[in-house]
Amino acid sequence: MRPKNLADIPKAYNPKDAENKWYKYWEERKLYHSKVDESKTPYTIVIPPPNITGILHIGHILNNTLQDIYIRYKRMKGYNACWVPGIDHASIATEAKVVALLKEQGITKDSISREEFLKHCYKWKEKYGDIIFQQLRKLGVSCDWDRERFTMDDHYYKKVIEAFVKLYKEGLIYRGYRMVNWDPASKSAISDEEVFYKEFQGKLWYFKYPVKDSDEFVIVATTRPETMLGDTGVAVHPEDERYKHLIGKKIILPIVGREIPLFADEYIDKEFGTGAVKVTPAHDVNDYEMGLRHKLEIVNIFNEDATTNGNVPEEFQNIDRYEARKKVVARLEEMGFLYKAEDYTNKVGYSQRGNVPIEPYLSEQWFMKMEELSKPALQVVLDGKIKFHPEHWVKTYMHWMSNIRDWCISRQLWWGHRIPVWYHKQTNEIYCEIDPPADIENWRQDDDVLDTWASSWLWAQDVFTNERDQNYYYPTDLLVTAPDIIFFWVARMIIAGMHFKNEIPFKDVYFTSTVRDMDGRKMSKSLGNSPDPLDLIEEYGADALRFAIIYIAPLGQDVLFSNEKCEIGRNFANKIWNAGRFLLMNLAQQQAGAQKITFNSELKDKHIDFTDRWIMSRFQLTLKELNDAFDKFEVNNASKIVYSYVWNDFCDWYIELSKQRLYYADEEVKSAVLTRSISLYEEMLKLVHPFMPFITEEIWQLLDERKEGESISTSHFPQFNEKLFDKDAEEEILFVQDVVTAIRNIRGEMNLPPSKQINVFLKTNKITEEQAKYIKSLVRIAELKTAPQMEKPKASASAVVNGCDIFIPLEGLIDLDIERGRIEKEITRLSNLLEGVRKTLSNEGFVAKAPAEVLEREKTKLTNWEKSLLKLQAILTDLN
RNA sequence: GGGUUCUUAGCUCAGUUGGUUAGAGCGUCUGCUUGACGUGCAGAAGGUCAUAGGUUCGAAUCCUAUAGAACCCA
Repeated sequence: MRPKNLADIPKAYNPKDAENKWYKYWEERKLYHSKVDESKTPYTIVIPPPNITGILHIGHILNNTLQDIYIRYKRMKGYNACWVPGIDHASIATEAKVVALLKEQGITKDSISREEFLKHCYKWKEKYGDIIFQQLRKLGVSCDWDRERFTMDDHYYKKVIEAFVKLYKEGLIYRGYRMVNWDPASKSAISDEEVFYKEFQGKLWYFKYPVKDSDEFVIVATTRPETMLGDTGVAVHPEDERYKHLIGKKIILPIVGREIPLFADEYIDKEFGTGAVKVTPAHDVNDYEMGLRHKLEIVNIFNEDATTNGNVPEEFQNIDRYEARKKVVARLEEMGFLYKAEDYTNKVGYSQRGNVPIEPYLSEQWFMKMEELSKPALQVVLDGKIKFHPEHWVKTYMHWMSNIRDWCISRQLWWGHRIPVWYHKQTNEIYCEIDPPADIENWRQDDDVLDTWASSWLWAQDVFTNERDQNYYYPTDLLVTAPDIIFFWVARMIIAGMHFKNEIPFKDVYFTSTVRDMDGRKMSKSLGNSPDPLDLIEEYGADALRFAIIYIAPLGQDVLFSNEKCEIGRNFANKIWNAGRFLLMNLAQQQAGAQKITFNSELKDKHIDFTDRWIMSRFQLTLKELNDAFDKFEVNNASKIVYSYVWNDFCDWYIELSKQRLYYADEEVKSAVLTRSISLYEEMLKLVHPFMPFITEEIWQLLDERKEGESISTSHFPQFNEKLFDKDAEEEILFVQDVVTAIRNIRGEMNLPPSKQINVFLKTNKITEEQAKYIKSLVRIAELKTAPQMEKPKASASAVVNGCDIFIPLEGLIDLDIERGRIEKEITRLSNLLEGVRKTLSNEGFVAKAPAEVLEREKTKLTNWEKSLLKLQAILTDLN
């Protein structure tokens, strides 16, 4: 695996080769297969099962990267990490796709049997069911592929049916003739949660309804004129003076000619429209309720596909609801019953699946009683037994759970878990069991299937197919999901967990950001603003995509994504790559004439100076912050912690500092420094690994000869060691950094390219020889003179850092105006700061009440800044 | 109509229980073929923390109101 000549490592990281090679390596060796092992603590995640109709989109990338980060992190931490993948049969969505597919072949669903249709569905599943997982492999996900599940697997199917039977017997599932949200496209009921509302510029029509045996008219307002064909009453408010005298009279319904009552009901809003409301009990939820209260006739005027049926006058029969609307309005106008029409914005309920307006529709459906079921599920979240991240979702959850309504769980579809209820052909007796009745010929099974969510609500608890696994892995640890399915799925999984197992299904729920484009629009196929993640992986690499999306996704807020954002990840990968390349090139024959430095693990802890102690201290601090961030589910922050350590601490400073010794020290020190750097680098790679699995594996394998089957992904995550915190070293480096930055600043402002040789004088008594050595090497200067006392050389640029005067003699090079400008600017800055501190310290309240520590800090600032200011003023005087 | 969240640099966002000189990435400007990296290095500019009050010795942070934005539910 390891190339013979380490100097041949390419200048830029090539993701494609590494990704294919290492995914194959991991999968073939089943590195991520988890088995019950009582000596280890399990860490379990079940994947939110993607639909078999879906394709990979950017939301999947975010969601699965997060899960992979946690599973890889925990695995390296020594947990028995188990990530169960699986797919969802997606009843209504799949059925719609299959119906469409058959239609292309000239086959209608009605023309084939249920069994035949299901065969087509399974064919679909075989063909498309695995696509997302093939795509997710490209992302590097470390799922346990031996545990892949499907919501229609025998084991799982049976569990879904069992749950239904149990709830039925407990009286928590009932059948009822109710008004439901009807999707006329799929000709099925859907749940309240599957309805979304679209604003719609429509009209509010006013119709004159004649009062029987009178010359009077009652004017009613409606947004849905076609439903008047099913009107069976007109309602007014009992206190409405305009209509009081008409209550109890009959209305002759125009077009239809039906006599319908005019009655009073408190529900009516006197202010809306004319205060008189047409009532269509079969086609409006509120009207239905009123219909029940006033025993109105119920006239259903629609077929299942929302075309008009035989209950309307012949000329209006068998036309679409919108067609019917036009015809009704035209006819009423003709007949002189149209009073007026005004523009009106209303919200129309749409089916999330069919994307067509839903129809309130009366039908026989199965419902689940939710009130009692929801209570324990609400409690465990309020008690913090299940934690939401970010926490504010608890409020949304609480609100929904406290206002929960019964759940319509039957769907008039074939693809899914068929309701385990049989009706006796003669007696209509109901039989609800897991197994069909023995005398099956006398029974007829309910045709409907269950809402998909009434199967996936068992996902967390029933992906484990034997008791041993179940006991070991369940309850699971983490659920990562998009917040838009908090009700559909998360809440119901908790309900199921509490009801069937009396246990929480997971401990932590991480709600991901919603991915939007740069204009804040949701990614969608119809807008064409949704990039294909596979293209992104192709262009930038999987690690780059993973890292970028985590890096830009703020906790609890939407993330604005564009393709170019992947550059963050790609550049970071390249940085890591080149830091590794630098170290390996030193191991190899560097350049002509240069010496090869030997790796010697015995020297790893020898010749340690303050720069080494500093980076080790920084590493421990980073490790601590990283662990904390992961514990708090601040993944975005975690990525920034790692990024900053790698780039700023390790690459910008430590590697640059190490060059001094790698190039100029004696052989043994060189060897010690390189060995230690490689070891530090290797530990650093482990911190990066959960975010960027491929590149870290690739380099880790290059760093040393590895055994067959070894992988960074199964190596041990660094152990936090507080003893390596080193305050002194941190301070020493800070001084070096400040001085170096000040010198570079002067170089920059004075336009002195690195090629221009300069000397630097430091007036200080605090600097060590070692510090001076590194400063000299980092700013490439000819001579560095340090002394506690010295005269400022003539014509020099200056700066004051931490009580240390920096002089750079620039005879003939200095532009006095620029230098004066620099110093004056610094004086102004310090003066402003000083003014603030003086104000604070002269505030009696502050001095009396502020904590001693804060007070002390302010005093120190005062003395330090005063000293610096004096020095700068002297420098300025000297310049003038 | 109810609920949730947000408003900090040109853009996208950090900023932990109020207390270092309010930070990062991208973008901008200047310089750089420095023996890992131009997918890079060095330096710089840029913010009265939406507005108005209040609490406090002290507010980007807590409270109230106002304005604006987004999402969810009805």
